[in-house]
Amino acid sequence: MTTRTVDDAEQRHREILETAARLICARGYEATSIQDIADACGLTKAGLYHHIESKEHLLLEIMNYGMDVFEEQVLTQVESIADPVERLRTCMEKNILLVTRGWSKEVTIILHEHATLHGRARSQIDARKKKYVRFLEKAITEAIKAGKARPVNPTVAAFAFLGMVLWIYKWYRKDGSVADTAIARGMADLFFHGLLPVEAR
Amino acid sequence: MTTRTVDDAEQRHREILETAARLICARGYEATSIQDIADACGLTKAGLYHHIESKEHLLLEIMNYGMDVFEEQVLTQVESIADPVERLRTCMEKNILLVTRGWSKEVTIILHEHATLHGRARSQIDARKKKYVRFLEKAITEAIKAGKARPVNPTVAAFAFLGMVLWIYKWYRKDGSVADTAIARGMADLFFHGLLPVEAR
DNA sequence: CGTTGCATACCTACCGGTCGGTAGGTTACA
DNA sequence: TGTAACCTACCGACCGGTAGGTATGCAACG
Repeated sequence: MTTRTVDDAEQRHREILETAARLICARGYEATSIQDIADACGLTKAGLYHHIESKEHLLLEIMNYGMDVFEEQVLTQVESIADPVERLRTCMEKNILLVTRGWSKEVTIILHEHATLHGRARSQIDARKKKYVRFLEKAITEAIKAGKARPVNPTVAAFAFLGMVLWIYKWYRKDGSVADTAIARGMADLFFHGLLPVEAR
Repeated sequence: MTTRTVDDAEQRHREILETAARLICARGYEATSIQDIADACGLTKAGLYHHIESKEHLLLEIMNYGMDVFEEQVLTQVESIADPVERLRTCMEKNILLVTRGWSKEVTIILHEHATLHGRARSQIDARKKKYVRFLEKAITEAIKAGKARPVNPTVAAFAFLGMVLWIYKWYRKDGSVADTAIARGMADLFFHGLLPVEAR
């Protein structure tokens, strides 16, 4: 059946993306050669080029795949939560675990290689990222309007949220002293309540 | 005079570091060739190698220089502040401006190329970074003990601080909608007071 | 049922160019 | 006369990418 072979081809393609993502995540995009990726896939360089268009387009595919995973695991899981504060809290938790668990090396690549793509490919990924920023800004604005948040600048608050959450990829180690669930709880606590006690206001 | 020529040599060396840092900051370490750097310095490749030991050692020198700048502009400026909360607040402000003003491309390179160095060079830079984390943890612990901060996990709070501050290099643009002074004020406000109003506790 | 036709998935062999790095010479100045 | 600061010319390895060939398997046709 035609569908069967198409599915096979798609799965093979995803396997290649995941293998490439593993290497690129570990060594960086520029430091990973097409030869390295081909070897890891059990292919020759020319064989790999049967499946990909170019090195840069491969990176674009990896990033789009990563954004798919992120949207599926985080955004769509929380956007239906009615209370904006609860929406932000759950979003932060899910996003932190997406980073720390390392299920998707593609996500880490999106975080690290933020200026590697050029031209249309770059714009496309940037647009998908911007959607997330807008989502956060909207939730924060909504919370402020409902009197559930202080009147802060939503853009600054959104990037504070993102900084706390996404910087984690640079320092978190599975065998570190703080468990990722504790990080998720602690970060959310800090984001919502701040460092200072109530009486210090 | 010997001192004079030594000074000249040192200044030339720093010029080369700064030129290299400009390129590496813009294109990334792996994507910047020794040839590119030599051209930008008005030298041939071999001429450049008269001044540097190797490409990786050049990166190490750039990062050490960046850490010098950071310590001079931020750490030593605030470590004498008696009140731990005020120390943290001033530190955050100075660090944010160090990133946004872009005076030192070396600092941005330290932030981005966090896993590019290997071996001893990597350990050396990591140790200097760790000193900053310890400084923040100590200030937070001090604030907690003085009853000036809630009893949060100091490590998590330190990395929340760092995430908010250092992630900025990925998104801030001079011609953006938010001024860097507003970012500094807003981030500090959020870090200390949180998103929620007092009555929501 | 056998043959033909054609696409997919891979291969070998190679392209021009660039990589980081160096040997060994020249120039200018103290 | 020595030395720092450069140069030309070159090294072997590797870069991303491709031209052109081959093995395999399936589908249509006689």
